[in-house]
Amino acid sequence: MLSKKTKYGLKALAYVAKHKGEDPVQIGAIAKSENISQKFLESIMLTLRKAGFLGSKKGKGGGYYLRRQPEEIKMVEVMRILEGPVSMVPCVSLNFYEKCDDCPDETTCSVHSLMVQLRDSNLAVLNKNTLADLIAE
Amino acid sequence: MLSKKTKYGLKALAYVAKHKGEDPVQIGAIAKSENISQKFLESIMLTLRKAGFLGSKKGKGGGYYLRRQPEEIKMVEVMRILEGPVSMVPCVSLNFYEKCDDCPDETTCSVHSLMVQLRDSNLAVLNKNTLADLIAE
DNA sequence: TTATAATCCTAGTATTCCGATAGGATTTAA
DNA sequence: TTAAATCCTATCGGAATACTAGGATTATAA
Repeated sequence: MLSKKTKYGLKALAYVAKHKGEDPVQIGAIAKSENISQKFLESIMLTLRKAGFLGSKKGKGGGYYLRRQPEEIKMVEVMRILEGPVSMVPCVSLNFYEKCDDCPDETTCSVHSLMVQLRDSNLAVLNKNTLADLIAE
Repeated sequence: MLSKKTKYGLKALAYVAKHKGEDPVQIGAIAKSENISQKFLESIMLTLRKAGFLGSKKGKGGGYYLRRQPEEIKMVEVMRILEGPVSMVPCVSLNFYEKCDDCPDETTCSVHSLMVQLRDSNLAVLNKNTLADLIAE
């Protein structure tokens, strides 16, 4: 399941992207428009800013704006920041590799190949889609 | 992340499939071979039996055996039983559909299309792979 | 300069889910 | 009748998730 954090984060990014070129958008406006708890959204926006997707302006009239072009923000980047690894098991993760604690040997693990296939098919989708695709429809 | 339940269940199915044609295999043997807590595995085997993948024989000399050919057990079936929906959000699930509580309208949801693509790419992999593929390598 | 409006930041909390365990009841082979 | 196996329900601790609280900081504008 997709976490609420990720879902809200994607919706918020889409909202900001839709208002590109205008004044910065406030958390309150996003929260209201997308039915998200404002306080929860605050922490998500902070994560997205620290990851470099968003910039912010403090004080009255402040808010958030995109720091990169929507076409250049791949979904795989956003998912890795918000949701974590693309892989379903750590031992096939490209960016978050870890040994599985129950597996003595990856080469003899019966689920390994299936997990690689799932990872790659998801990567294909997440590499192809950008923030621009999210707001296209 | 893949739950331990699913991972263990897949490994156990693979183990049983490898011993097809022999005497039924015991939970204890699987648990030992695959580094799984025996009591935890018990409940997983029960689930797999109730779902129709496995049959069991009680009492001394008992154990579990496959009720269907490995080539006919699609991974998508097993995943749906053990892990739940293939989709990452309920509103794009084919077998577990539910409305998302934060979405007034699916057609205007910015993440909807991405979720459909992820679902379909995963379905393709899970439909193609069977239990036979798990033990092939 | 002062009120207001916004982000920033840390900490805490309630709830849910996961992984595992406990303790037997039941069934069957030898 | 004994041992070995599955069957079944209940429970529990810990981790993660989804939020909440409460202010600190910063910038605008009257």
